[in-house]
Amino acid sequence: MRRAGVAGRGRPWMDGRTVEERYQPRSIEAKWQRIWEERGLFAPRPGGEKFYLLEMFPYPSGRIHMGHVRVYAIGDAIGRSLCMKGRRVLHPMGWDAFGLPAENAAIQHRTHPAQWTRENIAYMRGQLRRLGLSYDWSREIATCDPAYYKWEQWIFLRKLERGLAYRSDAYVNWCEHCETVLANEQVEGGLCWRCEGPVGQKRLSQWFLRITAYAEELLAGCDHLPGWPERVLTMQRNWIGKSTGAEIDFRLEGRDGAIRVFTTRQDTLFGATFMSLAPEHPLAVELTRGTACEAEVKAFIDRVVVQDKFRRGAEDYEKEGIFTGAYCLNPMTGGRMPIYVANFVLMDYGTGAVMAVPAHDQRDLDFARKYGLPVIVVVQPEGARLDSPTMAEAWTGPGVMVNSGPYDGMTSEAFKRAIVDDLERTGRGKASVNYRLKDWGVSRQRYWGAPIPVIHCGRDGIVPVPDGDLPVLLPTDVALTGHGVSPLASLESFVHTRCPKCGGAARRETDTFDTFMESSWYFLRYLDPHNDGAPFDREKADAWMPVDQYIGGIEHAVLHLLYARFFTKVLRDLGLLGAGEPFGNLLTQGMVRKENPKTGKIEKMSKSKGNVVDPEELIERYGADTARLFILFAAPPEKDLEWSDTAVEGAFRFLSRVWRLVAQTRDAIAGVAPTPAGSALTTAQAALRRRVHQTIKRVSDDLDGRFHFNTALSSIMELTNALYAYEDDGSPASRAVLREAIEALLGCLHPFTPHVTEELWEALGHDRTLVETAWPAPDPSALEADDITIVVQVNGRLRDNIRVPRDATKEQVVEIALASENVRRHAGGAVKKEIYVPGKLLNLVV
RNA sequence: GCCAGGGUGGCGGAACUGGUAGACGCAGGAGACUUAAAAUCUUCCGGCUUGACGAAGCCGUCCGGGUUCGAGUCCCGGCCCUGGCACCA
Repeated sequence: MRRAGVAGRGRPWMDGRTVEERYQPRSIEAKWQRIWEERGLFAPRPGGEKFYLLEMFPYPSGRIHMGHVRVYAIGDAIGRSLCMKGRRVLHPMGWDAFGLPAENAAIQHRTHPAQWTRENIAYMRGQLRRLGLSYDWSREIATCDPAYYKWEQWIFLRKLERGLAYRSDAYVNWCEHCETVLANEQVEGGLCWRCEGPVGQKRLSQWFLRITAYAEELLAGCDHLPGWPERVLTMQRNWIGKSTGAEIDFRLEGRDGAIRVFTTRQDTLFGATFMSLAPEHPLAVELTRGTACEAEVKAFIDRVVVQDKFRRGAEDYEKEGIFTGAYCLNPMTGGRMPIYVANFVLMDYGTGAVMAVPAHDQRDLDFARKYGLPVIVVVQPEGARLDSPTMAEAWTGPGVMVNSGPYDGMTSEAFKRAIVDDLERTGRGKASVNYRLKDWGVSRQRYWGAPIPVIHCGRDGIVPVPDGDLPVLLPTDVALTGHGVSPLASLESFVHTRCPKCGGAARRETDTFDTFMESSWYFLRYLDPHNDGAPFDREKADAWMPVDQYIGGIEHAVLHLLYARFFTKVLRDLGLLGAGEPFGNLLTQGMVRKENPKTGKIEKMSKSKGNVVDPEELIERYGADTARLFILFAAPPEKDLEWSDTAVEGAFRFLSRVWRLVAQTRDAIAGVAPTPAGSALTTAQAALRRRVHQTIKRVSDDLDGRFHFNTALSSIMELTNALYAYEDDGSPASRAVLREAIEALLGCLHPFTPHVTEELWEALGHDRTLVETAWPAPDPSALEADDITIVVQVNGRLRDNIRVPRDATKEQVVEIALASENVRRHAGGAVKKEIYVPGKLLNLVV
């Protein structure tokens, strides 16, 4: 038992009380978690406007980390405040359960990925419940559940029917020693993470989704997502990378055929002096077949192709190439252009062939100087003369055409259009649009993923698994060794099947889907999670979509968010829903970072880096409310947060302060109505009331779209400080002000620290939970004071603060300002100009 | 390398639209209460200079320039840090 101490002195409502209760979160939190759940408060409540609130679902890696606490505390603060504002909130949770770590853990710990995943889900679900998050658990899904991936397979088959899925060769990382495919993450500095052997590239036939068919719509959609952060839209636009230019054919010399290039600089065509091919370009091999160059070129290609992913793009990567011995012809000049294979030309972009214009492209210029190739200036910049033999820097800007036959003297901008007409007329090229975006390779040579539902038949080729046979179940009896191409390929019982068309013996596809497939439509499955006749019901989808607020890490700015947009558009075109965009508003939360013990650098917290902080200990020791308060108070959500262990204590201290405040005030305000508006108030009462309503307004604004929880919380702390400083005179007016203040404090704080506020709310005599109580409303008449402070500057430097009546005119403000001794001292008598920002600032220029 | 973002006290951060830089909190100092400690309460807390002790002045938001009556905020050029780069999710 403790004495209240000095806290009560001079404050009649605290006098002599013994405070028996100390803030002890453990029992309180369990109690309220139980009550919320028993009353089913987090299923969408009838009435009110719909609000679909969604945070990116977690990968069940084992235990939650601080990044999870952050994103789910953010979502919960938004969700609870919306509930209080009367919205019909849908707030589901599930598990992104397929993925590589389960397989690694299985190999390492001799467990099964399914078991490992199930155990992790069970554990993490418990952790999320202990955080007191407002989820509707009846909608929980796990993507490794056949009831989920059945519909993913179904969606894939619809794409296959529409030509949106196709097969093509692609390279994967290949460790010769382990004889296995490696993810990029499993390659460290070009070496295998297990055996540290060299990693090469292996060509495999794989499945692709034709996301490029939606490139234009995905790009255009970026202009109609006002609720997304501009920086995410910028990254998506750049990722799609639309460029307009021309396709031009360069005839081969001495044989049939041509090399097609895409260029945005068709205006420099007269200056194209050689051709660069990607090593993967089919002509690279074909042109040298049977020639003296064959062996050398093949060796070069083999070397580059095997290395490319890791070497290309590396800082010290030397640009190099090799001559094929063949030539093509410049369509305008007829000049002979030697054809090179160059390591910096990418097969994925454009046509895999680049017309090289050394005078107007730096890379081409470096290459030309290195291999002694001609440089011809065709665009002369204004006010300078480029000299082909000596120039060291390529000119990439606009100018006037030279060395371009009949087009000399034209501006390069005008010529860009003119040459396209010329090329089209003569059939040597045409206007063209190119995207940097590539089709999405979805085949993985992994076990722990959704099987790709196709069958390879010797007679009928690729045959889709009939809808009635879905799902293609992932077998459980597979041996994971970390060796071999696809784990499923070694499982005879899985591989051998019958062709659905001819009934003959056939083989199943043994690759599984990229796990981004699951996360591209899970937000739709939440709307109808138990449907076994369709992925989801259209009516339900139309009732809830789009997601009103999506929250997740900035690291997903491009891939996941773009894939989800793509899926939504495809499903819309399949007639499965009306919405064409999945997420109306997006909040990208910054990362929680910490020093990586291996590198000593401050990096994103991740298990693979070994720099995670386990929130469990924090919750054990201080409770979920403190953990949530701490992480929300530490920084605004979109900013990165560098972890420090020190400040948690302060968050707990604040909640204890609130606890004591209510415990000590409770009797004084018991049975009092919180309605001081009509009464005549003293200055101190009016000041507290003003503070209360300013706080409500501030917190409401910060929660509504701005999401600056840290400043919302700081204003709640200021209100708490004001309440501690307030001296109650025991009058009915004072008690009403006090009651109103305490209730507003608890209401404003509830979205952030729900358990402690519920407990205190109940202690004030309320039967209804705070979640079901209306959000406090600011009273505009209580917000303004009679006097305001004006900042007085002289020549932009602060010289004084003055108090003036709220409705003072500029002349009055200047008069009062000049009465200030300090202002007079600096201004002298010679004020040249008065700049007055009404209600804020006066700057006297002398 | 390419794309995107960030840099403010000892620390996390605040300053929302170009208008008082450092709210709120952490850490720290001093004091009250206590036999003592913890807890709690009061108070100080960017640097420098002056001070008749009320205060006043100068410098200060990564660095260098610029625009403006006024710049943490806008513009130009650097440096450093972080995320993503298509098989971690």
